[in-house]
Amino acid sequence: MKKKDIQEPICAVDYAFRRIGGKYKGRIIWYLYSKQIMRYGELRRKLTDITPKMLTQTLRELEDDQLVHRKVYHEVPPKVEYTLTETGAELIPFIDHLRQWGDHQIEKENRIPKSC
Amino acid sequence: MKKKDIQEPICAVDYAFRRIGGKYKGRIIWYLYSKQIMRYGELRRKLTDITPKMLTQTLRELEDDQLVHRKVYHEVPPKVEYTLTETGAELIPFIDHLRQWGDHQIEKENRIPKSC
DNA sequence: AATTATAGTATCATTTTGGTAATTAGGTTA
DNA sequence: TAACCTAATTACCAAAATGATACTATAATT
Repeated sequence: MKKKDIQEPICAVDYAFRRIGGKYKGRIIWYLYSKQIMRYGELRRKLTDITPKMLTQTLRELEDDQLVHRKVYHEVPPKVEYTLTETGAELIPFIDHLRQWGDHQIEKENRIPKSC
Repeated sequence: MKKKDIQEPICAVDYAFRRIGGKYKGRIIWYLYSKQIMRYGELRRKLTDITPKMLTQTLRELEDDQLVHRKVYHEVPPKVEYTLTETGAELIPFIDHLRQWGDHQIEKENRIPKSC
């Protein structure tokens, strides 16, 4: 994600979408909010459709963007805990809003919403 | 965007991000809300960083998802107007929320926010 | 007959995302 | 003491998405 770092965002909406617009970012932030602390493997089991490569990459982006904090325990086997930063937590109301809209739409389509 | 159509969304957050998570979708929806009606060329001039291919593709996705309505006038030169659907308009509060968060963050970084 | 205007396509290049196997290193087991 | 286990990643190659640029269509206008 070179360009994301280099290129100036066009406006606030563009800026916000760059920071949380990835395929998995919303869910990761939501899960971290629900559980407070999650280890790498826990996130991986939760995001059943993500590959380890993408999980690591996405977590790094969130960390670089200071939405997520990464705490490494220097143990073997490795232990790494992820938590939301204060800035990341500020996004919760809006993700929750989006989640409710999603549930509402899924119901409109006569399908059964699955909880996040 | 084949997989988007085929694969079941994991949960409401995933569902919502699939529907509005594209690189330009938020801004397009926001602009359509601000101006009510916009023609293709008007959108293209507003989204200075989009290519015609991506603009068409994104508008088609938004149309397929019933967030945007497309009205064709059979004239020469062509005239096509885009407007928000009711469902699309439901997303405005949340995009506005996101926009405010973005402005706030940009200010935190001591940069000048550009209006959308 | 060439020019203009608008909303796109077509084609090819680049970037991003995805899948799977390999790595690391200290502790436990055989 | 050597093979084995665990958890968090990296390495490598394939597929998909995005991007840049040129081209198209058509009626009215110059």
